[in-house]
Amino acid sequence: MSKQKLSHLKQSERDARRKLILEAARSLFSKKDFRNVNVREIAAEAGVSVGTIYNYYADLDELFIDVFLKNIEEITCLLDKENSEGFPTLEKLCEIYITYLSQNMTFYQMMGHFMLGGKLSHESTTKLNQRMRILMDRIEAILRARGFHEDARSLSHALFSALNGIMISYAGYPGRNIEEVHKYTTKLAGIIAGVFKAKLKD
Amino acid sequence: MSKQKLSHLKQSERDARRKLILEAARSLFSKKDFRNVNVREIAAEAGVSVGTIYNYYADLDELFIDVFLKNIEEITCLLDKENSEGFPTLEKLCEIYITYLSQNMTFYQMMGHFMLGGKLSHESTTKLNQRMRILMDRIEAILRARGFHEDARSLSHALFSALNGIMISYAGYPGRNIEEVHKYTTKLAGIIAGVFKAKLKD
Amino acid sequence: MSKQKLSHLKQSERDARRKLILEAARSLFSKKDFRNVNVREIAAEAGVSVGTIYNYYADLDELFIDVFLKNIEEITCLLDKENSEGFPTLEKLCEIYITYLSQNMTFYQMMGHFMLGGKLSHESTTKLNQRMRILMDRIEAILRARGFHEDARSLSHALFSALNGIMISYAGYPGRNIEEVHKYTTKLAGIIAGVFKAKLKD
Amino acid sequence: MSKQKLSHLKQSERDARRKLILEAARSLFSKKDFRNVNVREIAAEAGVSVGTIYNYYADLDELFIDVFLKNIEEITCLLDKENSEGFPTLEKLCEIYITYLSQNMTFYQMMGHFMLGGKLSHESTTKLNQRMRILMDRIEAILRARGFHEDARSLSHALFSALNGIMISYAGYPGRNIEEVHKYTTKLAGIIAGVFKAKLKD
DNA sequence: TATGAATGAGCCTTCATTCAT
DNA sequence: AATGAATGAAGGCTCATTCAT
Repeated sequence: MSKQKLSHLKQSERDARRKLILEAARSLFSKKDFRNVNVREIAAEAGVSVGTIYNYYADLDELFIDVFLKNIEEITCLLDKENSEGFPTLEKLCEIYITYLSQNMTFYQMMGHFMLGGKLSHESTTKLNQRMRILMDRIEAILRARGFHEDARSLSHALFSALNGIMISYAGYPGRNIEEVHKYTTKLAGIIAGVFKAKLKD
Repeated sequence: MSKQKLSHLKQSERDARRKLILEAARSLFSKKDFRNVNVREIAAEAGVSVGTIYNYYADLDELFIDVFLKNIEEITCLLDKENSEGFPTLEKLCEIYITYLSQNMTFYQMMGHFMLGGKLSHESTTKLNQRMRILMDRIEAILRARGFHEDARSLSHALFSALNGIMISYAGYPGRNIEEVHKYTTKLAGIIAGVFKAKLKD
Repeated sequence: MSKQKLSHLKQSERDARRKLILEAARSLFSKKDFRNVNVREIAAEAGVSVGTIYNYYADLDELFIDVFLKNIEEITCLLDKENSEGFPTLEKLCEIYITYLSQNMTFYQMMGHFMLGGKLSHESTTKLNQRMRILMDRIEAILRARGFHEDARSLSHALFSALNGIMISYAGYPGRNIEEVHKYTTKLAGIIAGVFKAKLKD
Repeated sequence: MSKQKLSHLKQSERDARRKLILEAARSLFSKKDFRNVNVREIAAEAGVSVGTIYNYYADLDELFIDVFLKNIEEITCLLDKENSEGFPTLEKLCEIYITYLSQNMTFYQMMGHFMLGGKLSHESTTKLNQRMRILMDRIEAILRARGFHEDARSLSHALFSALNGIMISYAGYPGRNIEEVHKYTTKLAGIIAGVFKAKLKD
């Protein structure tokens, strides 16, 4: 076997391992607030030792960011799939996004964490910005397809953050159950979609 | 002096003390992320002992909630003042709110904290809901004054959460300075105001 | 009781507690290499909790330095007692010092630790220099009393470090037992005393 | 090729590898305190894997000892060269030794490490004693050449340890720069040389 | 023999909360 | 009611050593 192949194999093994840890973390985060998850739990969930986590991630923050990036990618992917079948309506877009967030609370939890106090390395910042831009490209594409041409980028940002805000403000609303919450956040998302659409007819 | 008066005095003293602690916490939170503030710092800032904090608050979360409630009240108050001089335009409303958030990061930081993982006592939940409802009354009043009659309550929620989302998603955007951020969040708030207004003309 | 007295009491209590921890550490160090002692052991030995250690010392290094300073003080004290009864001969001085070191291995172990890699805070450095100077004053006084007048300070340093060197180089000599070691280090100290005395007769 | 030759070749290869690792470690130690160097750094510096280190050394301590032994040999060698051109004066001897230590801090750092807490295998102890004895032979030879006949061995030990002590006590003196330190340690070494010489004239 | 990922015990330190005074 | 020292569980991270390939 050539050295190149070997190193390629090793690299893919490494990637697999990293993914294993990443998915273990994501799995845990779906069960409990990521701020209350510790290295030992992640290691146990991944079936590796604590030390191994640090062979793949410099520190926990780096892992958390990877989870965040993974979420961004997934949403991007989701929209890509949708877009390939003809661009969705605004309502559909909002619904897709809200549904994704409902099933991935970590995403907007981390949004709060990293966008506010969290210290990001320069590298992480760069990666984050890059992936975020790609996601925004998709949203912008949909808006353009729906007829929004003027300042479509800012509109994308506004829509994106409005939907995040809905989840953060109402997804954990004390005293309501999951179903009620999902129904209401979806309704609010619909309202947002509605007002955006109204803009078109100006 | 009657017993009643005495107890009244004591109660007001107690309130004053509680307020002292509350304001000390708020003062600290304006300087640093509330997640990195600890009891000792708050006690020091308030000029009381750590133990005293626990004489007025069952635990730190209760204090944090009090800060949160205080913020809600302040915004409510801000809107009351504005409303008393004739209801503001949507643009103005959004600007007021965004500006307040810009100067009180803790508010949307705590939104993320409590609305997501934070455990709230039943009492706190009740209080929170009550105050939130009052704030929503004000926003709803403005929307109604601007001609939004259909499902004005949900519209208020949608607007409110959209603005929160703008701050959470962009207020700490890595790699941008405070001024740029404020300019952009204000712009996005303006867009939100714009789309909401468009809805009217449908 | 006056407030002053109270605060005085409290301060002395604090000092007592600090001393308790200090002595617990010293006790442990007499049994095993200080580099292998951890906070939990010290806490257990002192009969306090781990957290308490940190109420009295910013970190372990600060505690270690305190032990080191305590040693310097003890030696100073030892020499003071000796000097008060008429200055000892060089032989006696060397013997006293070597004997002290034999019973306080930590001292020259820490000499190696702090004088070489150890990071000292500015405050610690200051304290250390000050105490060291006082110790050197005593040694210098003895040398002067014995007739060494020319550059007595440097001679003190030379003598002091020579004796340290004897302990470091031979006190743990592999393959020898404690008694043999003590006998030999004492002999070497005697030699050092002898050559220093010879200098006088030049 | 005979089997013997082959095994000889292999042995010399093995020696070369061991030397490679040894020199890598020494190179690192000249840049930073050996107590803060870890296996991975050494492996990287040597251009081999971590596992390879353990193919040549049972554990890190064994490698450290090898470095120590190498230092002893170097000093021995240095003195041999000097002695071959006629035995140096005591002053010269002290200067040579102090200068060597100044450039090889690891030596007296390890002196502290191994002579005190470090666990040495029987084999290491044997080797160490043997090399140390050879070094002492050289020092003793110089002392004898300078006229010290009585108990020249112990005098050698005393001189050797005194010089070590100077370095340990003053080479890292907090608050002084390298040049000042070297000047002062050299001065102290001169004093030691001076008092030893005085002994002769008794 | 060389490799280097995996291991996991062990370390220092933090901090919300308690409780004797 | 006020105090603040004491508590100790919990957490992130390191690193010498092993071992399957």
